[in-house]
Amino acid sequence: MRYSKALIPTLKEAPSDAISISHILLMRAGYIRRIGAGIYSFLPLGLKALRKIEEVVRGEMNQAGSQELLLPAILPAELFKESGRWDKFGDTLFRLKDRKGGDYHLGPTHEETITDLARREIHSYRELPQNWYQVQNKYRDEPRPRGGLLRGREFLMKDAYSFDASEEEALSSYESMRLAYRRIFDRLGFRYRMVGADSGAMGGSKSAEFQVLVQSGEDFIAACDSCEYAENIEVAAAPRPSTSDATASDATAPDAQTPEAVEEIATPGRGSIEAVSKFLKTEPAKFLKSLIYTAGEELVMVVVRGDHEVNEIRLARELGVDEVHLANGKAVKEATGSPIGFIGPVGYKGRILIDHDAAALSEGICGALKNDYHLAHVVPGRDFQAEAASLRLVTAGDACPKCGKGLSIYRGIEAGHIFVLGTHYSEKMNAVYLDEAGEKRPLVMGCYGIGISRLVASLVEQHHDDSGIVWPVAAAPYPVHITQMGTSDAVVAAVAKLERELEELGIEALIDDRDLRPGVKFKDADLIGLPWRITIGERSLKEGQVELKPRTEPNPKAAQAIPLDGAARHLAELIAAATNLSSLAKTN
RNA sequence: CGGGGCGUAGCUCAGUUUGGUAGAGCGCCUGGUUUGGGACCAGGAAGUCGUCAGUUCGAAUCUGGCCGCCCCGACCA
Repeated sequence: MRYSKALIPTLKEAPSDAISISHILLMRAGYIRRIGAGIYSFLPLGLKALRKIEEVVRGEMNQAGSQELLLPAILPAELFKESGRWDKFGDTLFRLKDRKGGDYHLGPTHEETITDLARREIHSYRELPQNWYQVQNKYRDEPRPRGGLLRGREFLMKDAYSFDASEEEALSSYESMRLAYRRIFDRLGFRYRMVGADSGAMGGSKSAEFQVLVQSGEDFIAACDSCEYAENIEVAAAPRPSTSDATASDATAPDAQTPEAVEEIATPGRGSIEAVSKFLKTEPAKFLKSLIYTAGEELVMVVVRGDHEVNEIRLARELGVDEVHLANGKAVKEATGSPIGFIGPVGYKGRILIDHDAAALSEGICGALKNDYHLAHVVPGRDFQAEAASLRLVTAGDACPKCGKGLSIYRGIEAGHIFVLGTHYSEKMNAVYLDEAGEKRPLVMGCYGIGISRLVASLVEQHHDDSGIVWPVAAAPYPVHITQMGTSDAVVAAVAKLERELEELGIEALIDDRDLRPGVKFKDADLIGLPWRITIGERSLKEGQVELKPRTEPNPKAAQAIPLDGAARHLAELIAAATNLSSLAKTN
């Protein structure tokens, strides 16, 4: 591709509405343009990158035995009404009416559509298993689109669905998808973790998220650096405190073994753990932090250690409800007779849950249920009764549940998610097959998604430097960027020669033949981020040489002189080596 | 949906407080000088000031409605 003919509108300055690094760089390098909130056009380079990623995904899906099909993006309401999601999806669903007033919507995901296909076309156990996928735009009216391609209202997704005769076979389908996903993320050059996730809402029995690790990620992941354990912090269970932990946290307290009687302390105007701990010159870990949550109709008090945070997902599960919310000040006052900041479990009449770590404290400080007062020497079990459970968020340094080493907390972008769905949809939609005995059984389903357009942005989040994008080979729009220096006959001829030779090897190159100053062209090359740059100019061409610089080389001046003759073959070898490396990495 | 902010040239922004008829840098066009890391000189084109209504002799500027966008939160297969 000749740059002089290409649509690559690079920008010196980023549009002010772009905040995330991938959004800024994809805009500046001329890959995408915004059309509306969460809606983007892909310009030629952006589409190239998208297609590269798509092809990696497609290749691995095919390899894993999944068959590609294409479902519609616009869907009649009936199927979602059948599954109950017409209502459940709420405002997130883009709804429309046809000229006759019939209800339609844009597909946010395609479980219903595929289940409908399956119930029509699969009749016998002899036809199982099946695994179908598509690459299709999805539409969700997100409450808050953000980060450019990271969370759009229109986005490209690869979604696959498996159909099996039994739960065991479904697990084997799931396993083959898990391996395919690992290969996909490895080949694309991601730093990622496969993490256990909250699959409860989908009615699934097993699920894993593929989280791309970046600082800007929206999700928090508890992961072990010594073993493969990783879980979304939403579901990660904090380790049960051992006795040694309890004494360790009390190490600074003299005579902690013989707790005194409860003592009331005036703490005027100090309604936060921070304020009270400063006031009493003690640490937050010695507090029994009490919070009132609403869980459906019920109000419950939750007690965690002062330095811990409540894991609301685990709390909701413990209580058997979909979600919990912190009660507002009015409700707290009504329930406890005390303002927020001074509530505590001692003397509280309602239901109390306590986190294991808080319960393990030999004594603690908590609100007195009375404005401007706290209680000291409160002993869980002696001064109040509560149901103990694991209710706190895991923190860095907590013990890994698998190997016992310290956990780290990472931020991640959920780029892929695989589920065993079970019979949730097949039962609702009567998608059944006949087994060997002639009995009707619901299909056991799995679903497997990868956000393709999100992968583009995620890669940029992970692979960039101060000058621009640094594409891994597998996703780069072109592997080679040729910078033509000047327009002398010799240079023009050398560029044409290399172009021809690369073409013969099936290697596409972006050739910057624009009549611009070198600095401009180098800046654009860095911004665009193709893996290898070849500079062809009079200077080295006199010796029959061109200059080669990998984009990963941080020093802008560090280029390696290689002979023009054989340069194409040399590049071919570099590309092949890099491609093999990434595809061979960790394919367990 | 709650809180905050923004909307002026293709992009980044000034001008709004105190109303007087629109500016800069970058980009773009023309000519010239330049040419190995975002050159320089000269000239030029380009804006319904988001939109509608109101106040006023006069509105980018004041008032109200609407629309759009961004950020934080809530929410999120």
